[in-house]
Amino acid sequence: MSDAKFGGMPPDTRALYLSDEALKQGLDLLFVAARDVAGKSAEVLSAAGLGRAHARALHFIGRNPGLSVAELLDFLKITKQSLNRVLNDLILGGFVERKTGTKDRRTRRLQVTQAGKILADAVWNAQRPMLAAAFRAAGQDAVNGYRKVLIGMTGDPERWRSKP
Amino acid sequence: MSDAKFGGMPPDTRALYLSDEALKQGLDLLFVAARDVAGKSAEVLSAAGLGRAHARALHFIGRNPGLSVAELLDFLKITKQSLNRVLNDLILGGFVERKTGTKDRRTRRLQVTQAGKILADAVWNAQRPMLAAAFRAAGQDAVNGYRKVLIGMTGDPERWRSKP
DNA sequence: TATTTATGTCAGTATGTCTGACGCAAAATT
DNA sequence: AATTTTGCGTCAGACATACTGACATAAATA
Repeated sequence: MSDAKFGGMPPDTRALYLSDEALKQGLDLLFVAARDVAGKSAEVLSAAGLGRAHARALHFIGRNPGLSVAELLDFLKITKQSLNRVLNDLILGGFVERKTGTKDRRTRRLQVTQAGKILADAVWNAQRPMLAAAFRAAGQDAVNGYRKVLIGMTGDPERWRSKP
Repeated sequence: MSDAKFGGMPPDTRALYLSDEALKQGLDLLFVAARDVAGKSAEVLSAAGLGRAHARALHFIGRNPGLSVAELLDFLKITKQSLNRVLNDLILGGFVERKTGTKDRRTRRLQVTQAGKILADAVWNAQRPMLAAAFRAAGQDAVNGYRKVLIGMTGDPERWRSKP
């Protein structure tokens, strides 16, 4: 009865790569990688008097110029009150611009300024080596697998991109 | 000169899967997956009056029965003061036990209690489907790639396990 | 014996997040 | 045209998580 513990599970759950241990290790890896890559950004931003929350917002605004506040909120999954404190810091610091939308004038379109781009690039330069080295060492096929698994967890990344 | 922007980079950086865009998308995926999987744990634990910090500690103690405080600190990468608040909450709640080590009586060996195991299992049951579905849908090869990439970012996961 | 190590604690602070309530302008609906 | 809804900003207060710095204790180690 070596497979008793798989009784209530879908048939191929007994595959080793779907065992609880394998899944939990996959979670550990995810946690540690996210922790470490966020840590890299903190090092750079603390010099500018900003924190990780600012890093995430700045990064995503940089990646989606002209996105709306609602789109940013949807990506970050925080409340607008939380975001606004972060956003105001970034705007006061001159890193982000908030412009009234043209099509729908209720919306605010966000984009990084020149200074914001420089800061975001500095953050990215601190993070990139970690990603790049891992991607390069693992190779294209492994990276495809990485993407496939994470997309399975999160859904299509295109969903998060701004639709201007 | 279509490859001007690759001038200062290692030779195969021009490979599409090593482009800045690909790396940044890899980062986005990592962030969103970590955010979502942590969110699952929060749903369960808030009912017990605990938060995400407790979830991480409980999870890792459960995975490494008898680990020392130092080992847990090394995994979580927080200060002992931060950890102690969390740990005391878990101990007060009856979810974790802290026992003086036998070999080195300065250390405290941590382990989950029966109630702690039940709680940790409840958290895991909330998180597992996300991981399991993604792993299953992606297939073994993709999961191997996922692991390979993340291990490249973080180092060998065995490093985090307790050594009793 | 003197020192170092592993841990726990007290006090104060910073950061990031939350809920709830309110206001406003623009768009959408009736 | 009047009304409702939407997208956003803000004030106020609160909680969770984490930090620094200082100090205490017991056990191991030199």
